[in-house]
Amino acid sequence: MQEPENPVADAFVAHCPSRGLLTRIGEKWTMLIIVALAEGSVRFGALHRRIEGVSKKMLTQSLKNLESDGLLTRKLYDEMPLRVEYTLTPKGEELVPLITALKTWAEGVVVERVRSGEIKLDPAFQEAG
Amino acid sequence: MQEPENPVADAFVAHCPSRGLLTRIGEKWTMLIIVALAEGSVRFGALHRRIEGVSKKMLTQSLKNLESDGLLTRKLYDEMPLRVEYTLTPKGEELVPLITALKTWAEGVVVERVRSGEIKLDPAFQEAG
DNA sequence: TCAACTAGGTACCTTGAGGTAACCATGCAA
DNA sequence: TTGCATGGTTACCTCAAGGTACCTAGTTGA
Repeated sequence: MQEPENPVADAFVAHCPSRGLLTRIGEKWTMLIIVALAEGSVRFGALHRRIEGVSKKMLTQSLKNLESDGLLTRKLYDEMPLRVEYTLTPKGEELVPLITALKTWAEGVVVERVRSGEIKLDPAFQEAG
Repeated sequence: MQEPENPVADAFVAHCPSRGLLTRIGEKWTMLIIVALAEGSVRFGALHRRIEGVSKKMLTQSLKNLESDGLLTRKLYDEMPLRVEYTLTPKGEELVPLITALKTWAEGVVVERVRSGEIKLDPAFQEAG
């Protein structure tokens, strides 16, 4: 509890840029985008369909942010109709196992709680189980 | 990209409760609180001092949320002055390695970028490096 | 008597994250 | 020529996350 874990960067310190990265990861759509890109390049439309509930605006904005953080790259193909593909950078790929683990953990907690009767899933979900 | 990773819970689906857990983890102070509690019980005041920049209100609120999610417990000791200790539950402890890894990753990225000259740290930080 | 420590509660306010909906340019097909 | 698909942009609006400031209540010390 007393010493910084890292001599030059420490997220416990208010102005440390690492806090910005953690904040970015915590933004509403970031984790899902990264998991969706885990296995390779994905087109905008495919992302939009995969991540249920995200608006085009927020998807665009989130992708831009991740690009400016150096976690993914955007490639525009000069075709018609337009084709745009998003791909994780090596830095972004480092995140995949970490975020996948979080997502798996969260889903595991839900599964446990459903099994124990603590919570119930949506009717739409029941049929899947 | 096509099949849900889990038969009954999938964060890609809008109404899946696992999304709520991911959202909770992403909230501004959650990750830091969990890392701060990684090594055992911590008092409110110590948390407040450790997590630079958090207000008492937000710390209280975040702790309440994590308690209602079953990730930590609050224990009030009937002493004067008041003593309250927060402790991770087993479920909360499961998160420690995952979130620690994210924090370490974020700090590592910052360290790399400082070394490469891509970014500069605050003067207050320079002396620590 | 006044201040400070303990751990909050609460009222008030601002900011911005995020949502909705419309629009754009292009090409294809009915 | 109306509609759909591509991948966005833009204006507008709302809600809640999060901040500030002040309150409690008991104890201790100057």
